[in-house]
Amino acid sequence: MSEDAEQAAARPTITDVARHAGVSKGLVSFALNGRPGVSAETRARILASAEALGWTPSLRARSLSVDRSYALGLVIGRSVDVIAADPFFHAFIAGVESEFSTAGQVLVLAQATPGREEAATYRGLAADKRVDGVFLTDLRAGDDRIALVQELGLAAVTLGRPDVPSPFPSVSVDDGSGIRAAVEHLVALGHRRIAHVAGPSSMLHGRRRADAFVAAAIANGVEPVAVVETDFSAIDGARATRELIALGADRPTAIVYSNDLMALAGLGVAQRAGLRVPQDLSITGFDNTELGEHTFPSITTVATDATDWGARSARLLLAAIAKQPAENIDLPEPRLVVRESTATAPNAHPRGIDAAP
Amino acid sequence: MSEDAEQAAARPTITDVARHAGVSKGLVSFALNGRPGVSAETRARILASAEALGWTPSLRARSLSVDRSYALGLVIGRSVDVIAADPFFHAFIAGVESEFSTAGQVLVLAQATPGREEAATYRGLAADKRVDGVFLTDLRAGDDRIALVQELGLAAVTLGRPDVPSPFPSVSVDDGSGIRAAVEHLVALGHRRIAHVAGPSSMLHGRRRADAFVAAAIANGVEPVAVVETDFSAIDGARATRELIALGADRPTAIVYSNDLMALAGLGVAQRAGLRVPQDLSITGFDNTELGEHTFPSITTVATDATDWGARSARLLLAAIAKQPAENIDLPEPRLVVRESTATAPNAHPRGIDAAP
DNA sequence: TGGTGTCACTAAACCGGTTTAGACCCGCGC
DNA sequence: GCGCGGGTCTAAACCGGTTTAGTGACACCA
Repeated sequence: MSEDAEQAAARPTITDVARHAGVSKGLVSFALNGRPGVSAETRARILASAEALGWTPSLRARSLSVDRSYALGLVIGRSVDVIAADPFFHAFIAGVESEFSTAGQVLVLAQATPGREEAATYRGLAADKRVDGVFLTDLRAGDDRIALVQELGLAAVTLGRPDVPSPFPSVSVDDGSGIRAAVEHLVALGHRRIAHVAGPSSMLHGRRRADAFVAAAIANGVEPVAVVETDFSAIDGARATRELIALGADRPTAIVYSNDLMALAGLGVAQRAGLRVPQDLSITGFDNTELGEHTFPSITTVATDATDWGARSARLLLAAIAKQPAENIDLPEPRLVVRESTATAPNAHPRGIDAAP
Repeated sequence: MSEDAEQAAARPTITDVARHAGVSKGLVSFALNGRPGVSAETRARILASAEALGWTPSLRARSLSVDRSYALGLVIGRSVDVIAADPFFHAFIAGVESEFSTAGQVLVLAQATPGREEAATYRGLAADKRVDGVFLTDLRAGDDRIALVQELGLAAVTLGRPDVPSPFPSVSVDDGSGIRAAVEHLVALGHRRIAHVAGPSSMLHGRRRADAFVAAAIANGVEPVAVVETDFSAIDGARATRELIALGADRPTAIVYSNDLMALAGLGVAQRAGLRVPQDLSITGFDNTELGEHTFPSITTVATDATDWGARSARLLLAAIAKQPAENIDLPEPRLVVRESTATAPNAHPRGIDAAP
């Protein structure tokens, strides 16, 4: 049974096409790649032969001779838990793939695991020439991956502009403007005591959002009560929220979170502490997670178009690999999605946690 | 600048090693692959030469001659939105990768996108021989991917046992027992009117959980109030919950959800309707999402070890590719994680939505 | 008439491995 | 002393493309 005697005539090679068309192997290659030096009628005959035989190129053979992989890599360095609830990657990957379907490319996903550190993962991809280029996401302060990838001879695109010299083009979104919009929204609602639950300062977008928060607060004449750093996880978002609530009379009336996951965890903490959201405490998130639309209250958040980000990045990376001039790209500003978790600030300074009006 | 004059002596090939060791190319291949027919001292000399020259095999050349990709594929067919908040894939992939780090394999991730349907995606991977095998996740009723993948000549592993004849080994977890545990937990708490918010019946695990729910309810002598089918998304989970609450006096006192995402959305709906969870309504989820631990109330859920699932699947698939006998694997039963969203059933039959005790 | 250049095309090398066919040498048994 | 078998090794074919060097025909020009 398993020996179907699949006489399915092994797939035709370029040699078969050459024989069928009555020309040499090399000429077939020229014709199929649309290169000059082939007469019109011969070219037509060769294409017809290829068509008739149902020829498709062998990626492996081509790969070996032209020294390209036709694959792009994405290395995920973050821990599984943190990434798990992050909708960004899915949407980003969807965008990347939308470009691949027409380009014959493929995405190689590599995750740094215990026993195989991040740098080793990049080295492995490069040593085996598994990919032609990589996406550098979640840029860190003084990110050493940039030098590493350059040393390894890989092409790359960075998501956001790095803070170190980089030979790679970037695709950036001004997430700072999203944070600014959130702060302005809160200020317009009368909030004067606003805090920020930030991502790790070692990550550029975490830091950038925190900086934008402070700048926006000052620009709007309100006091940034506190900026609490986290690792972007739900548990750390919960911890940060507890710290802010524990400030008692000094606690903020609004908290701007650096992502939705922490905002949702913070919502839980606030409710558990007896605070009503948004009457006692307003909160905003970042990412526009699907779930944030269905909680009670639903979450005011900042939405970026990660799918578009992925598509643009893929196009740019492919262009860079093809040695075409590649210019940095700035994506449209993210937009604030106002929902139920933000409301007019409580009249007086809040007192204790259970302070009734 | 970009012309670093990288005289980095092009990486050594097997021919260089042969010359250095003073033997033929073929013998080097034999020695490096540990095959018989090479004398001990010659083998040692060849290995020493390879070591001295820093030789590493060219994956592409090897790929071409042995007709293998050294890559495994995962095709994601679900829509981006649904998958976005599903932690399963991340953990699963992490498990897969943990096996790869030692096996020199790589994971190719392909997403069906508009303009490139699922079947076309598999065909593309097979036509280009991008992968040696694929993981078949999210099995559907009468899943045609099994015949397709077989026809394409790819190896495969299915996650769970398909309901159609399959030549592929499977790795399964008895999620039914997880649902059963949830039902028994609720019954023990005095619940007699329990409903289920199910996944799509077209997906085997959605259907399996629903069947297990009904069976467990009957086995425990309680009435399965309703089984509402959804597409696993938060918005559909919210819709299903609204329907159940709208039953009024007949509404369930507990809802078993087929995943955490819907349970969390359902929690939002219940709270919005003025129901207290768990006093008025108990809910359980499935997946043990990180966030479910930090909401208020935290979610009682069923935890499976997706990382282990990924690792086992990868090992099994690699074994199948190596033509080793591959037997179906059954993973340990998932466990119920009891948190705050489940409690003793309300005394009387609940009346209206705002019915006070 | 012969030299030069262009065009269309062939033959063969090449990418870097694996694998097969066969050569050579050795010891053994008869 | 010869045939045979087994172990070690070489040469070359092979995987399926790309790319280079070179050939022959022909037109053009001096």
